[in-house]
Amino acid sequence: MNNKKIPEIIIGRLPIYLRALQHTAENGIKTISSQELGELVGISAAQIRKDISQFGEFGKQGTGYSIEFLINKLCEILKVNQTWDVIVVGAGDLGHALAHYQGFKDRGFRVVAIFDNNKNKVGQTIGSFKVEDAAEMSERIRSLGVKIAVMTVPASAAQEVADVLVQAGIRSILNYAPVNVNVPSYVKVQYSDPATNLQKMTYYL
Amino acid sequence: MNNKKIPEIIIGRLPIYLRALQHTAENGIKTISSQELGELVGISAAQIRKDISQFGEFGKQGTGYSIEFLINKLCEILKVNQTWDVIVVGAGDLGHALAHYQGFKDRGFRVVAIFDNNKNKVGQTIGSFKVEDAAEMSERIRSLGVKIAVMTVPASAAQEVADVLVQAGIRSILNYAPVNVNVPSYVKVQYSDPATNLQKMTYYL
DNA sequence: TAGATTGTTAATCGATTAACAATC
DNA sequence: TAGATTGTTAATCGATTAACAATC
Repeated sequence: MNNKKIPEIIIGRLPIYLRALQHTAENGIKTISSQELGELVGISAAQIRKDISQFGEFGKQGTGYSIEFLINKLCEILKVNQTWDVIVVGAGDLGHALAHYQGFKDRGFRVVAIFDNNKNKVGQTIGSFKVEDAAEMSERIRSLGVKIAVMTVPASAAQEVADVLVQAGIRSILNYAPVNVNVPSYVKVQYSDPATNLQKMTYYL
Repeated sequence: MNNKKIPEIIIGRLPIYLRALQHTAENGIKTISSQELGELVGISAAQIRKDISQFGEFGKQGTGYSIEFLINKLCEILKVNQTWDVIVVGAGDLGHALAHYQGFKDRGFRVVAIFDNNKNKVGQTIGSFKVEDAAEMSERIRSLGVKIAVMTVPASAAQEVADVLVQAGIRSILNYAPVNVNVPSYVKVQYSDPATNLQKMTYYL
């Protein structure tokens, strides 16, 4: 592995590769070429080889990549060869759904708590969780040592909530609220507002 | 407006600008400079001016942009100055949440139906919807004339569902399933798998 | 060995930024 | 008018692709 800074655009493609590889591994296939992986994910073979080669020489000429080996390497690079605790903030429908979400398991994540500031929701049971009071969120984040949060709060609350999260030690935020939030540069935010995602496609209709 | 093809990366930023402008408009502010808008969305002023200028000369030197005028133009460009019907495929927790989602209203979208292939779910009531049988989905898409679908189905079903959607006339797919789907080039897909979104951030932890 | 495919270099392509004349 | 800010050009920066020697 070299030491130069890896562009964010490359890091963003690695989970896509990983997902396709894990899917392929389930079918008992052992090796894959950059060409084949490229067809699965819709990315050129050259780009896949270049992306992967940023982290080491993981392939074999004439053969391609060992799927199991590459999965392990990608998990290691992305730090998902461990399970990260995640909190959900906002116990609306979307918060409920994400707290229940079965797809986090086996991908490196586990929801450990869900918070809301609505006193009527606090104490309600959601699957195996009890909705906790947002007033206690900061303390809970610290004591649990959580670094990752999913925000499903109204736009009007998002910045305030983000400030509390960052202050309490959260370093990655998956934001479903329809608003940009300002956070320090050491905190990463991924935006996933459903309406914005749809609006990216209507231009082409 | 010129006629050359607008890069997809620019189209993808327009909904972000629009969202920030609509938010700003609610506070009664009338004009905004590229500098100010840039601070709201975390994008350079030069880039914002260049993006907007692809579509016309919407600003005024010395003053900036009329917020109301720019909102109208962006809505027109993105074709969200109308309401698009949307179907949801997959009546799991996430499908439920998106069918109920209040954030589509006023952003150009309206969910009109939700489908599932599980006979136990078909007929169940979700808010104002009854879950419909996926077997009838194709016919319903055609008769409703829907062009946009949200997929919240298991990875194993996603390709098959996408094929049916495309065949029935869907041209934009918001895909929450953790898998890439192959569709013709005239169909747009936005990927929004929660676990993949989180995995884009763990590298930095 | 012959065929296949990697890792990497150089070339190309595209996106972002800086700078400033035009002008409100 | 003076100050502010656009729209646009040219320069810079970064990402993608093509090509191929190395080698499994």
